[in-house]
Amino acid sequence: MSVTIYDIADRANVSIATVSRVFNQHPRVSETTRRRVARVAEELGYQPHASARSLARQNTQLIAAVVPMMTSFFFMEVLRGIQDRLDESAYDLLVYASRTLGGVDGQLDRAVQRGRSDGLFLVSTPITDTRAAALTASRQAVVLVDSAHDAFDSVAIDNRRGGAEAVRHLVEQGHTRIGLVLPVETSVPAQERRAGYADALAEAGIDPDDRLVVCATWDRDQDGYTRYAGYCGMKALLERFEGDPAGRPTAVFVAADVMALGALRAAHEAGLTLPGDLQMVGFDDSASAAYVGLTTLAQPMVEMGTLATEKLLRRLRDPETPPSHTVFAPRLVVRETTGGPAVAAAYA
Amino acid sequence: MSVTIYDIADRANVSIATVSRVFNQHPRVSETTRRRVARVAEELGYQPHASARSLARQNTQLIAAVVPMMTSFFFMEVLRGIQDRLDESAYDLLVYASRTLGGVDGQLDRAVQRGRSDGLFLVSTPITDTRAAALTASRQAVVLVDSAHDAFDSVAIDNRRGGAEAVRHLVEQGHTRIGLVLPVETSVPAQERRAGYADALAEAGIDPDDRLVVCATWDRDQDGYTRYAGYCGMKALLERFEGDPAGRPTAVFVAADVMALGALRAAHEAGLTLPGDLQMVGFDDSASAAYVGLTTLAQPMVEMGTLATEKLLRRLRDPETPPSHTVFAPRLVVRETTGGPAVAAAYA
DNA sequence: GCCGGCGCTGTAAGCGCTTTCACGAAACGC
DNA sequence: GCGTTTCGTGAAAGCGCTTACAGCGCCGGC
Repeated sequence: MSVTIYDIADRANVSIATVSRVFNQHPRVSETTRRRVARVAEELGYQPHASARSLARQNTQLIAAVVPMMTSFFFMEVLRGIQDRLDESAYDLLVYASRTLGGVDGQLDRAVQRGRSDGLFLVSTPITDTRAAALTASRQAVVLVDSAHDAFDSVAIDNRRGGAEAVRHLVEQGHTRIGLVLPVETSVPAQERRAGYADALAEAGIDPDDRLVVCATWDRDQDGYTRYAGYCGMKALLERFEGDPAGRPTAVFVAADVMALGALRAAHEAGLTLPGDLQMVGFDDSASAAYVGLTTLAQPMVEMGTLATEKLLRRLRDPETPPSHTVFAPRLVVRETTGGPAVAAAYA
Repeated sequence: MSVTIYDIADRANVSIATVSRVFNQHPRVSETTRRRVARVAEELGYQPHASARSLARQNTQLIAAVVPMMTSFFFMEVLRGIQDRLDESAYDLLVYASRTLGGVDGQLDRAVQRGRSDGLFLVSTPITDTRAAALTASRQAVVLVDSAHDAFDSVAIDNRRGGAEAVRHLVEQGHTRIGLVLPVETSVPAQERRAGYADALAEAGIDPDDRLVVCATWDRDQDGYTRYAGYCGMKALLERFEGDPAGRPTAVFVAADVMALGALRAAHEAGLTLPGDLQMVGFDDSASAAYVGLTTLAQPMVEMGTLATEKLLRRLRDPETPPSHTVFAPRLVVRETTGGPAVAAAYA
């Protein structure tokens, strides 16, 4: 079979304990022995066995990331941030992505299996009591990304503030009839952005009008963060005012960039030109937003991943530190859809 | 500490062997005992310890996926296919993504660590002899995705054929001056697409012209599959013919959709309208391609991931099956950039 | 009534490593 | 020179599980 610590010990005339010490940079090994063992190990092509090591050390050097929907741009970016930081550590990354919204709990169960990983990221998943209990019971280091809970470290974004900022920007452009296009109602970040929308309207003394708000409800299993959902939402919104041109929104805040792309299409089909007939603000600052010149709110996604990893690694080192919570503020990026500079600038 | 097989054994008045048998659906356990053990385990909230199990069984129930560049659309889709299929199995997924092109070997080394995973996907990575040796030495089940090698299972796409088809389509539209925009020269799929480009030209009796071909060479560390690379490439291509309008390509094949988006931008800036002044074909059928109405070649990425997983699972079951190789044919999707139907159709 | 076989269970030997403890030798203080 | 540290090493006991082997009670067949 493959070469073990015993083979090395035999050939190097030492005990397995010494071989182990060499591989764990134990200080109390003489330079001579260390070199001999290292040479033999090299010759035999020895590699420590990960499972055996895990069992003996009671840690796996594995971190799990539980994310809903592999599809989304947000998760990919966060994952990239995590990956980047983890690369420099000795930890490897396990990814538990669910195909459907309902699948998250199943993935979480898999991820918290005893002895599977040392730490866990839970991304964009509201923490119910059941989930909190499962996480606590797993005795792992946990960091929440894009959600929060007192018991765990977290890195999130201030969606409410972002929503407010989006709408404030539109108010500043002189709009009073401002639409809102949302994904499925169950999305927590979306609801927060909605709250921000309401805040900004209130601030500006504009009466809220329910007819200006649409939610994607067309697919229970998806999260509604799709171009098509945005297309349908915008279309529905415009149709509401077919008989009432004066009531039509002159600006719209779409809760996510992908959706905004669809919304843009719907607007074009309705014969509206941006930013003249209609102005639009998205959320995410996805690559496409820059491309189509969409004003949007940038979230530091990669940075969120990196910081989350930083927190996780720290907690792994020192499990007793009290949970820390970081909230990033989204940054408004003004582009053509609200009268900003031409997109060519994105390529400057 | 956490509850082990011994605790169950004690409380259920059986030996640990019996507890283990219950958890491994061993047939020779009486129904009464099975139930008693199961009940106690439930009460105590017992979960088998993954590392211990791995060590004893000599398998980890873990699959590693080594992918270059987390950024790319292609990898994400393949990963999604893998994830989808793996979900139904008892295997979990380890992801080794490298930040830079050169980092792949490092990630590979981490991934083949003895006792870490049972199987391995290697995505879009040309197999050098060193890599082949490392893979063989790791004694894992290996499936190559988007590359091929005699010794391993593989799932790939016929890039050459795709390239030829792209160009054939343009030839059919009456073009004879057909440009080619490529990412970095080292990209194997890109070189294959280039070969297909040459094939189609030869077929049509069109003399190749080196001035019509540009490679992104601007960033050693990236793979050149970016919007910006496409933008620069297209710009460079057009600039070559500033003094020679007659020589200017009337159509261009861009080796990837992301790049095509940049190329589109460059074309617009140069005052060219599609499909009138210039026609364009991309490669990938990314979501954006449908959005901007780009003619392109669709690769069944998710399906490739799923099939690769199927192969890996089969090999895990039966390691002795000879390697199988699947090559998918890309499918031409005609859209507006070559005179196809308006994009609104994408939302029908 | 004895033997072979079957069904269920326990004993114990791993899996490959880490780590505690103990021990001898060398180095140190006085 | 002797007791006391310090250093380098080995023996052995785990880590929590799987599984080969053996044993026991009970059955039916002769």
